[in-house]
Amino acid sequence: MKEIEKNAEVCESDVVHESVVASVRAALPDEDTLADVAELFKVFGDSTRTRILSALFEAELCVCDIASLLGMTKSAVSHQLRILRQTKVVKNRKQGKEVYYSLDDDHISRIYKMALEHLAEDR
Amino acid sequence: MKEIEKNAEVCESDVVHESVVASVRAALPDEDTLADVAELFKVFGDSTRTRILSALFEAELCVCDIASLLGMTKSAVSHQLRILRQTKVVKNRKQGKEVYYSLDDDHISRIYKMALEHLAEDR
DNA sequence: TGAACGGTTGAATATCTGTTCAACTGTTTG
DNA sequence: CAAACAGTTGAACAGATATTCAACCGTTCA
Repeated sequence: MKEIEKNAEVCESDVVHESVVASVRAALPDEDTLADVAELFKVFGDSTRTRILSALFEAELCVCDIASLLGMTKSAVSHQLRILRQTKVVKNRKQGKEVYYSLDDDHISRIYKMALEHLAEDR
Repeated sequence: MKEIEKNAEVCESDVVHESVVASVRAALPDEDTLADVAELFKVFGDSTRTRILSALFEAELCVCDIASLLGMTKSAVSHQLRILRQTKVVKNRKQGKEVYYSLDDDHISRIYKMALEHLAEDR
């Protein structure tokens, strides 16, 4: 181990299974789509946001309701709601001083519920 | 604004919609389940991992193949594969010097594909 | 008009997370 | 056996991210 071991960035491609890799590469969705998938899942990948979402499955709620429900500050909740708003997962409606939030997208709800069912089966 | 504004941790609960909040609270899945949902989605919430997964949709691959496919070091790929292994998303099989990875769970595959379709519709 | 309240926002902080680097294990093969 | 290679691992580093804090905006209502 006296020599500096230079970890080549890519595998020296003699050994790789060329033909398989080539066909897989052709079948891969484009980078943008995959980045979007990751982006979408990242939104669900935080327990504060999953808690907010499962609350909104039940009813339309104002920020104060959610904060009280989760035992968090309105500020923290508002920050997370902004993320959910930007990714079009929730929508809001202003009435007087209060802002009411609800789920925006049925698709996303279905994906989310599917995961819940998946985990329920494992128990 | 001379007084120190103390942002109460929880909303002063006179204003909250008591009955709605109560019924929502009763309907919420327990904390552990929600944490697991977040955990599951977090795994998909990284584009390196989504790229690995969509590759494994097509074929069983060794680490070197994947590294070459993604243009990344074997080390980086291996670290991500460890996460996917620990969460039971992929399984591996050792043959000689090589370690072959494939998808472990059909459920998870379905959730993932659903998201891909969801995004495809938006385009 | 101004106090009170619901909600938002930006900056600061602490924590988490992905990649790199270097070293190491285990298997094959000359 | 020793070199070569596939793959793993832990520490270190850099970038991302969630929460807090303090200030602010807009609406209501006394």
